[in-house]
Amino acid sequence: MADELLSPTDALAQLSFAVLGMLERRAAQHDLSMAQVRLLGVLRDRTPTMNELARLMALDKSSVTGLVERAERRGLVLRVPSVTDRRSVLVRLTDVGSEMVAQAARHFDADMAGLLSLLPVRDRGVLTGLVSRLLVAYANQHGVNLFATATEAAPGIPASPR
Amino acid sequence: MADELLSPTDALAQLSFAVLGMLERRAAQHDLSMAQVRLLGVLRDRTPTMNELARLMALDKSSVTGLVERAERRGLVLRVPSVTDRRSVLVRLTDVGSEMVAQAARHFDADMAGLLSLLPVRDRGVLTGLVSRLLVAYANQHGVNLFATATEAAPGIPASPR
DNA sequence: TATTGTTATACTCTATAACTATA
DNA sequence: TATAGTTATAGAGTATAACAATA
Repeated sequence: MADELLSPTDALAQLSFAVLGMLERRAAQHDLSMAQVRLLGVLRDRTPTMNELARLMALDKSSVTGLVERAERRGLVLRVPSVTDRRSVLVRLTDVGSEMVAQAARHFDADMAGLLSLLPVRDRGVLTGLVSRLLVAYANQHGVNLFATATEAAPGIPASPR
Repeated sequence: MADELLSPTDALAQLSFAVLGMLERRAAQHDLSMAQVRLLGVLRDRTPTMNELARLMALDKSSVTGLVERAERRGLVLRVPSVTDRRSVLVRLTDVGSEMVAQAARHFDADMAGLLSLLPVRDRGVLTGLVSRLLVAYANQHGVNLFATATEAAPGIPASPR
């Protein structure tokens, strides 16, 4: 019974690298960067202005201009002029973009199920339950609301300063 | 008892974003990018050649040239000509780089402890124990050995294709 | 005047391809 | 010939600062 266990820090860090590595590989299969995945994820259930998008993704608005521009060039999103404020532009998924993010989400979901299947059945719910409670407590502490979907997350990630 | 729980996928994904977000913020405090943190982490207990470094970080050797060049310019690493093969160059941490990665690791360790402290004491060990076992199983399945230290990890991350 | 979005510019990070020096 | 490393080049992603259009 070689009970070699990792330190709490290593356990959490390495799990996180493994999980996001899987997400990144799924994204790469669709020729998407993590930044593009985040963009599409945020747009899954919103049609924000460029400004709101920048806030949601915790990026500068000039960064979002480029991100949306590249996604638009690929036919994944559309810019729609706002009718209520002629300065504003709404961004929304195209059907193609919508299908791509849905498909990537299904694949990633299978990845996570496969990962959890490495644990005995009785432990899987325990793990995800504890993680859920941890995240709820974290969200409460930070006045942040949890995101409905996985690929949408990442507002937690400050998008690499310098 | 509002037992709102996340789906397994969301729980794992959001935990991962939160954890790596914390690591990224700590790195930013030292004016380090995640790529630089990975570099310093790998060099914590090695003095590889440029070629070995590229393999360890799963990057092209030309990418490593730039990464090391910027780190060297900041005094964090040193290039040392190999004495056994005049084509090769060894890369090692300077004292400054060594101290920086140690300090960042201590801070990140505190972050993880703080995160876990949101759970009842009795649950903390359960969570990290389950994660450890999950990672051990994952590593066995992939013929990968686990990394000794958190900041070293990331070979799992394919370093953004495209 | 203030806000929205874009543009100009600069830097990091990554890759591919071509090159030099050494083996 | 083969390998180690660098350079040239290109593109994504990020930021700051300055700008035009609109509010």
